[in-house]
Amino acid sequence: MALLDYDPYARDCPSRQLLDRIGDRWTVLVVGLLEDGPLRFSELSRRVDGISQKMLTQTLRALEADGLVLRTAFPEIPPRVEYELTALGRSLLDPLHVLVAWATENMGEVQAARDRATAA
Amino acid sequence: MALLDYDPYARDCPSRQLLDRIGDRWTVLVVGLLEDGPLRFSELSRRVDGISQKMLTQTLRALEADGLVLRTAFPEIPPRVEYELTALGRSLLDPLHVLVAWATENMGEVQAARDRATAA
DNA sequence: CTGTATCCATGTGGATACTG
DNA sequence: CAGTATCCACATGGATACAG
Repeated sequence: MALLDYDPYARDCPSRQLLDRIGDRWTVLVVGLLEDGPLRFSELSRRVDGISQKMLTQTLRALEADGLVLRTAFPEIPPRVEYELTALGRSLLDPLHVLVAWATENMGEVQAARDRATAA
Repeated sequence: MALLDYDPYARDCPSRQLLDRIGDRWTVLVVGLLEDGPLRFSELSRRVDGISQKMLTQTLRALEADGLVLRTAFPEIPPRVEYELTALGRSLLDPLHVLVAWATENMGEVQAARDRATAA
């Protein structure tokens, strides 16, 4: 399959939509943390060091709207909310792992190229 | 391998750097166009419909600096410049194809989830 | 604890004009 | 043809304050 089977400007271009989603700073980090099981909002907030409450909420809302993450609010006081990957969300892990594997194997070479470019 | 083997805030986190690169609007489109062989600047400009000269230049410069694309300027008048994927650049095609395959198979379900979320 | 609302600094990217 | 330089509108995201 070619990389560009779809018009990248059409709203329904799957590649474009996916890249828009995983391209932002936090989405992949949150998905990665949820790989091993459900986590509470506060736990995510601690583990994704540096994320603001605003961006964590925004990221989780987007993932939930996309059907990648399930949000469960327990009717307790104080409130407890857990987030976990859906089956669809878990199915995204494999492609992400492939990408991470590429990065791990090749970013050294990329960095070397960057250093050469900077020196020149 | 876990998705988060590296500190995502460290400069040398491969995953973060790769996602920063492919997350932008144009990089993947340009790489995809170069999959079938070298192209001139003007040809890329036409094929990546909607891209501004500024962003095309910026994207190509970044890809070149990362060692993913090779730039060849021919000493002619008028000038002719060709861009092509390096071996490193071509090695990125497989992971991208995996991602595109996931998107093609699953974005329908994602869209359905979005529709449900919008309706609610 | 789990958010929402608001303000504001910063970065991104498009349009335009100009150059070798 | 293949860029560079500049201006500017807009989106992104952090900080802060507040609420259920």
